[in-house]
Order: sequence, then C-alpha cells, then structure tokens
Amino acid sequence: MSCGGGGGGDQDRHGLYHLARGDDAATGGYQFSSNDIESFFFSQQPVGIGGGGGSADEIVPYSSITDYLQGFLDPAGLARHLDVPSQDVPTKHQLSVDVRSHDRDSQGTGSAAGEGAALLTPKSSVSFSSSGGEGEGKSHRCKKGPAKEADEEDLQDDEENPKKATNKATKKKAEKRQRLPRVSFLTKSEVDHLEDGYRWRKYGQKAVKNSAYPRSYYRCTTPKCGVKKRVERSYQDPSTVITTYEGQHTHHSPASLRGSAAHLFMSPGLHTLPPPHLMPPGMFHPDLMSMMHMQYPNPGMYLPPPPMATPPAALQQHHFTDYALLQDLFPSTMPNNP
DNA sequence: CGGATTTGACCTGCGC
DNA sequence: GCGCAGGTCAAATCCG
Repeated sequence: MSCGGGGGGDQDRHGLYHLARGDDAATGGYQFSSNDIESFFFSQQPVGIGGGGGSADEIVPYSSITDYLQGFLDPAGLARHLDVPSQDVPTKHQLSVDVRSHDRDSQGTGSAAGEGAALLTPKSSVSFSSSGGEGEGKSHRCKKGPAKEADEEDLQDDEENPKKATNKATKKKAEKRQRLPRVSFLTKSEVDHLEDGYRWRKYGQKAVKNSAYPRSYYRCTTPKCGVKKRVERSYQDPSTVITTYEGQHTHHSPASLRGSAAHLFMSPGLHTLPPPHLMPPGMFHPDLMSMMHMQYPNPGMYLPPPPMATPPAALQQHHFTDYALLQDLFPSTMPNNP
C-alpha cells in the first residue's frame, strides 16, 4: 500500500498529514455526531481520492482500509465522508496520519517508532505503515507462526532430515516474503495494553533498543485468526502508546457483538480524561477518538460481512455532546450536570 | 485446573 | 562470518 503520494492533505515537512477538528471545533464549529462516528469508523464505503494507490504488483489485501486511510489523507474526501463542505475540514492537528513509508521493520522498531511518535502529535494519532510487503526494502523476520502452519509437512521433513531443513530454509530465504498489512495507532494512555474489543494473548516481550520500555507481542486468541499486535511505549513520549496491528481478523469483535456503548469505551485510559466540562462545546475529545480507533482500528480488517452495519444503539441515538450519555459512559469522570 | 502471562532461549535477517 | 536486534517459541509460573 503506497500511502505516500496521495492527494491533498496538509502535509508537513515530516510527511505527516494533519486532519482533524481544530479551532473550528473549539469555537463551536462543526460538531461530531453519531452519524459521523459511523462514517468514521464503520463505513465500508470507499472514500475516493486521487493519486497514491499501489502498483499492480503491490499487494493491497483490502481496499476498504486504503480508502479509509485515504479518506483521512484527503480533506475533500474526508469532507465528503463526513458530509461537510471541504473547506470546513480543518488542517489542525489532532489526528495525524503518518503516510511515510516505514523503513526497517515498519515503525514498530524502537527508533523508528519513537521517531514517529515524536513527530506525530501524540494524541489520537494514527500511523499506517506501508504494508505491501513487496515494496519494502527489508522483509520481516517472521518465519514461524502462520508460515509454520502452512509448512507442517515441511517441518515433519525437517525433523527427519536436518540437512533437508537447511535446504528448505535456504529455499525459503529466496522466496519473497509478504508482510501482512500493518496499522499503527499512537494513543495517549497510562496503560500499555488498551482494550480494543478483541481478545489477545501475550506471547512475547522484548526490550527495545534505545528505549527503556519493552515491546509486547500479542496474538488474537481466536482460533485460525492470525492477527497480531505489538504494543510499546514511545521512548520519547512515554505517555504515548504505540499499538501496531498486523493481519486481518477473520471474525467479529467480541465487543461489537455485545453492542454496548459502555463496553465500547471501556478503557482504563479513559479515566485520564480531563473533566468533560473543560471540553469545548461539540469538541470530540481526542482521547475518546483515539479509543474508538483502538476499538475499531481497521474496518477493512473484518472479513465479510462488516462487523457492524450500524453503530451501537447508544451511538445511534446520541450525540457525543450529550451530557447524559457521557455520564452514563464515564460515571467516574463525569460530575453532575454543570 | 485451565487459561494467561512471564521469560530465557532460539531463530532469522541484516549490516559490517 | 560474526554480532546485533527483532520476532517467536515454549516451559515455567501465575492467577481466577
């Protein structure tokens, strides 16, 4: 997926597009509504923009995420998506989309991730790595895991004949390896592992070079779902958690099946929200926004059908400026109605 | 007791 | 070829 070279956007010198509600929201401009949320996170509709796109050889495993991303990259596309005039789409940065191609091992490496985290506005930032695999300078190191399942017979041979195994390893080496699509999220949070609606099993933890914070490796617990995620804390901004998803879920989110808005936003990180009365009218809290990204990191990840044709009932019926709803969702952080 | 987490060992790929 | 770093495995341990 070649996100760079896409259309429009307020791209800074770091190659970051900054799109979000900025001063407009603070001054009572356009307000997010439940419909926006649906569009933002659940829509399967492509948001067309010019440029970008992958070459014929490039693996673009799904179109919806690409379109989804590109919708962010293109203010006009985002405007169409949100059904607002394009000039109303601000270029202030609350949501920053990293459209750079990530070098060595995506942005997940300590240095690269840290750099990205430092460059990006920490709150509510979304970083998408170039996921094509072929186009990347270096292949990923994952040989076990999914590949292991595919090569069970090979492994059996390997046990019987180590020499043969070596040959196979050499042969495999020559093969082009494909990297699964990766999507990274930068989230301000005090907790490392943010609740995202899926169940994960931790299978490893590694110290990251040049970072005081380890990187944790998680795998989706659902059988035959090979989705992995890495969680690490930015060493330059320890308050920022970098979550990188890799692969496609082959099932619905357990949380989405519950359809509970309360569960949707249930995350320890949310307890760090400032008092809601400090939020400007109509302002969609960036942390909350980020949590939603965490909950539905990638609409395209779900294989058919879409996980939720409609948002949870609570989201359909309320605006997020609805104080009563916020009180229901965040009783610990919501004082009585001001 | 079963599932999740921890953690050291191991594998792989890349740079020098 | 060697060392380094990322990524994974799997036994040990923890926990509800």
